[in-house]
Amino acid sequence: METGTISIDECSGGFDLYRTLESGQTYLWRRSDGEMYGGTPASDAWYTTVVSSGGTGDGDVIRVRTRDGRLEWESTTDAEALVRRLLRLDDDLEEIVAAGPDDPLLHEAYEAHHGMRLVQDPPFGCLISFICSAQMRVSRIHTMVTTLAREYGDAVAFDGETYQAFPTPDQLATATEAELRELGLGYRAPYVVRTAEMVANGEAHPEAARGLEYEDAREYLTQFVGVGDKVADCVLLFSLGFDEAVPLDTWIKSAIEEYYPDCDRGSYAATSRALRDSLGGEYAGYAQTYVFHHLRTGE
DNA sequence: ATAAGGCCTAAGAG
DNA sequence: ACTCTTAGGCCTT
Repeated sequence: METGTISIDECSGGFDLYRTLESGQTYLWRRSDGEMYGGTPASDAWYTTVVSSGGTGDGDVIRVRTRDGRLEWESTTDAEALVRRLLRLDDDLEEIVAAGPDDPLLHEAYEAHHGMRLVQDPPFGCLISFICSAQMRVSRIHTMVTTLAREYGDAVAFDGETYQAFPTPDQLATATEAELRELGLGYRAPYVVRTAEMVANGEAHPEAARGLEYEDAREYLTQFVGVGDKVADCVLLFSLGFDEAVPLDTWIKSAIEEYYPDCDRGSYAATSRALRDSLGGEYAGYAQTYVFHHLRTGE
């Protein structure tokens, strides 16, 4: 086992592990002391994920927790750089907040959820997670993703326990619609199967959107089955580094009605563009995530 | 390009 | 206990 610690003091703008991983951005981590989204974790609880080793062999297990102002990690590999990337610890959050617009709702959200960062999920797992997210509560999305990992992913041993990796495209493409309906995915079942097949057979890959202009990248992702504008924006924001992406979900739409009525331009693209400008452009997605979480939790 | 209707189902509200 | 509604939309027509 390899271990290490990262000083949270050195993370500009702070870092809150709980807020980052339980804010509905990622569904690829599990908490050691029970179900997520049901209250704050125990102070010594670990969050664990399994990432592809990038080649042959099993994936790497990574677990993290915060203790005494430091982020502790334990892993099957030297994971510091990976942890920094997945949790975006090198983002200058203070600068991002300062660069945002002088907006009362945004100030309130930044204040209430200090230290929440964007995540950077692996693209395929993120894509499937948000296909599952349609009309679904965060706790159920997490259950569905956990079930997919259990049924189709590799088991990886670490420190006397077994963890389930999220399935590869090839693995998930072996699933049938009937199986996934049986597992509770409902009408999303065929979407997941067909998208996994598209990635597995090389027809398209979410990673390929990375090099495109923002709106072209969103258009590219919508070719996957079960992916509309909103899900595409989530993948761009939470996985592919498009910090300007602003997913228009039900919470943000209600925020537009109440706080940004001028941004309602009819179509998704035009409204998204207007809200992106109102939220500061380059890091609009960061602002969106704070506003979304602020409204959803009512905190 | 935009507008309705249908869709799975667990879990909370009434 | 039982019904009704809702949940970070998408696909087809």
